[in-house]
Amino acid sequence: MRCITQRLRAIDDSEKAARRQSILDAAKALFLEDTSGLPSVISIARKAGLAKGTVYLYFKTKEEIFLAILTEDYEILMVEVIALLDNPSSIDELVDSLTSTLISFLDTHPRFMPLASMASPVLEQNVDIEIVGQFKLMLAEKINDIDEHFLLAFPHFKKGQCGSLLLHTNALILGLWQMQSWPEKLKPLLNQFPFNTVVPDFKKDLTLSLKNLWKGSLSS
Amino acid sequence: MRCITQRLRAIDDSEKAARRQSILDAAKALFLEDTSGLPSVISIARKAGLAKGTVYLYFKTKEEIFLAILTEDYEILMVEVIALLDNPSSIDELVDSLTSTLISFLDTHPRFMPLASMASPVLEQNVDIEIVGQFKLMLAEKINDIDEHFLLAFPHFKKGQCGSLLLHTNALILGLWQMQSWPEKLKPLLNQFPFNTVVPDFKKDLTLSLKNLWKGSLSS
Amino acid sequence: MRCITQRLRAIDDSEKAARRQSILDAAKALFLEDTSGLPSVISIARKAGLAKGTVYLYFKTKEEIFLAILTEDYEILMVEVIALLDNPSSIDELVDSLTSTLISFLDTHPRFMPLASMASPVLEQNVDIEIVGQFKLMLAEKINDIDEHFLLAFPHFKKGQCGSLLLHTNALILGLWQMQSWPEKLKPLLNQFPFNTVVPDFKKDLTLSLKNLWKGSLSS
Amino acid sequence: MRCITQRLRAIDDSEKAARRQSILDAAKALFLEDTSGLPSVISIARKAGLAKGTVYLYFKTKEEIFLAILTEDYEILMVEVIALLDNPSSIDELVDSLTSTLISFLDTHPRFMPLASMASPVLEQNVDIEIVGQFKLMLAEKINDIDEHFLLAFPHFKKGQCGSLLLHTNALILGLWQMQSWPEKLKPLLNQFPFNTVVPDFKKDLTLSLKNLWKGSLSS
DNA sequence: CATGAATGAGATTTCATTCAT
DNA sequence: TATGAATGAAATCTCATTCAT
Repeated sequence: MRCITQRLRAIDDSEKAARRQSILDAAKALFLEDTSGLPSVISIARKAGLAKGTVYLYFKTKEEIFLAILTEDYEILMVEVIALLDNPSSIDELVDSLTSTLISFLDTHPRFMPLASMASPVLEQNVDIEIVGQFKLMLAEKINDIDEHFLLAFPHFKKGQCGSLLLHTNALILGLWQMQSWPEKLKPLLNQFPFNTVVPDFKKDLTLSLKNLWKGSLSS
Repeated sequence: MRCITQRLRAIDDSEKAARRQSILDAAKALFLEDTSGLPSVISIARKAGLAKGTVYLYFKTKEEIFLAILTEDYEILMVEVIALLDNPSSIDELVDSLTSTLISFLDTHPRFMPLASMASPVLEQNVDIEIVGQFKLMLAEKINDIDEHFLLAFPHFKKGQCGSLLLHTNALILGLWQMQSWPEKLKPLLNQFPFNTVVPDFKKDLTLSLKNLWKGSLSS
Repeated sequence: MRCITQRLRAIDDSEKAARRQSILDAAKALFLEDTSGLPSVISIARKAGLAKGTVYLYFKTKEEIFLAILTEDYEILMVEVIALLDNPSSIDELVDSLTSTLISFLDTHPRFMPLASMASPVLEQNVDIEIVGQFKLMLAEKINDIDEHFLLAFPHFKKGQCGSLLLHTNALILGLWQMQSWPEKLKPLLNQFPFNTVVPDFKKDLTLSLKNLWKGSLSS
Repeated sequence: MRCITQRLRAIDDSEKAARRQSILDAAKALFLEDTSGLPSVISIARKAGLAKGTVYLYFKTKEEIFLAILTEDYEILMVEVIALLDNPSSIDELVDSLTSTLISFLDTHPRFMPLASMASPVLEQNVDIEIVGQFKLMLAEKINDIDEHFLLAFPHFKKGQCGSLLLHTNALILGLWQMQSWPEKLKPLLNQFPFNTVVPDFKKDLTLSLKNLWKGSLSS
């Protein structure tokens, strides 16, 4: 009398991948509702329609889930950056398009910055060393990729120069975002002296800083 | 007839401050032993020779303790930076001394970077909004102070320019540190391709970036 | 420059008694606000304008405070009962006046029943054995007194008969009150079947039961 | 192949009930060791061979555990009372058998009176209002049941008369017990004047009072 | 005597993780 | 594989009581 409706177990790899993905999706949705901390495993499991224990069949720890999400996000972002280099024009235009790509990515992925700023103090602290290694390796390879693409488009630059700029770009984003992230309840204070001078306007500052960073390095 | 030993009760404000400090000291010591996460309240209490309840007389949450430590650290750092401006010379020398001051501060305060990178994703999430406000206000005021001192030493710059540079400096430090912080166990990987190109050498990179940042902005 | 206003320390016995009484008064007031449990010592101290430690100079435990209050209440009640016997009439009238005295006492001392029902399970468990002894002795003596007064007014009864009735009266009050004490939030349930039959109407039941108890015993 | 040993996990409802019961049993045992107060949750957990957290899976508060025990006890008692009515004889015999049933119940359940006297001042104060409601409802229903059984056996009485007597019986037990419960250490005092007259001898008094109560009401 | 800082036991709560079924 | 009961560490809170000043 068992219904055919839904397979209760993921037998083959594609089913497993689908289940893994449903966990990631649930985690994303919940994190988006409140980025002030990681949601609980039980809430993720329920959102995904699974039991708590099942989540642990796919991820060793809760942080591993979110490191996977962060991995996804970085991969998406990197792909978009590589795409910029396929139709190369001038350095100036590249910097502009890089900046606007970045900003629109942050707009469409509001979870990215809160998550990225958790990477080092939270996520990597509770994930198996090999997984952390894979994450770091992924980042390094993508940056390498982009560096190579960049060299194809602008052959007169040094190998590694673009990669280094990407690193600094990432650092700037992380740092600036953390400095300007104010809890909602604290926002009123922002209008008082002396905060207006001293808290960065994230997007404006980012735009300016990236221009300085890239043009300063590449125009010489 | 004054006792040299530690008083058993903190009666007046200075004694209370001293006891508060002893909690901070215990917390610092424990965090230094393992910066991968915050130590437990009970371990802090024991290290300070106090009962668990006593710790909660002085701090509402564990995170409040560490935000206080971070506040201390930022204040120390800012004082050192202000001191640089008392004997002004050239901008170039200032940037050099700023960089070396910063790097030696990080060397003598190994807890600073791990703690600072927890500020936004961890500490501020579990501290009363007013305390977070005080922390942010303190930072803003210090930056303002430095900006004013800077203007006295170099009157031809714009008000706020130095403050903005400090913000970006802080952002760079935070971002670069988070990107280069590798768990001890992962260090072997660092020597493999392609990480050598792609993981920043913190101090070298910081030195270069700060030079670019400050000189690019101030020399024009 | 010290003002004469209020003596800070209770030097002689009358001052001590006054301070003790101010603690009792504060405790009464607070208990009246919420009879669902004993108020905290700190709240009593604040209400009395004293420091927490001072309360412990006058009472060894919190429960001792409330046993003292209960003692006061029983003494007041017993005095009222004795007064009834000063103008003796018939047994019937005595029972009636006893009942109405009792009910008006409960009306004017709304703390009495909640407190009396704590005596055995709460108060006596955390008070020095001697103090508990004094409390029990006081009750026994008062009952004895009343018994003697009763014998003067109605000489044809047996010694101890009235005392025994008082005991049963007290037992009935305690038991009936505990059975009919419903938390405010539960009151709606009272109107549903089958509670209406089964939860006693305190005053009506008490009146009837006392009549039965006393007249049954004394009219034979 | 069924294991005889206790299962490690309570999967189905009967196993959950068994685990719940094991917590109740542990709590009973500990309370019996010292009825002057409720044992700590951790001690109950350890006695039951469970983790503290597990206890909280089954009961929301410590008081809920003991209200459940009291519920059990009342149910047992009520069943025994109903059984008396299955072989009805005369009212006189009923009252005698009721009394002896009651007294032997108190002898075999020494925790009952201390616990029952905590119901209103302690247990009901820290248990969810719905649970308290269930407890009260159970009592009311059992009393109703008994009343109906009584009517079958003795049809010439009024509906509710027996229920009312049960209420008063319960009140008498509660009240008398609380008045005669003397801490062990205070027992020596009992032999001194004037306590001997004035402290009820629980069993004797109860027997007499019940006779009066029931016969007075039912014989008319 | 008076004070209130310090203590420490204990109740809850939360929740990541484990593991018997 | 999937489940969810069980675990147990830790945070927080409350609060009666003690005791140095």
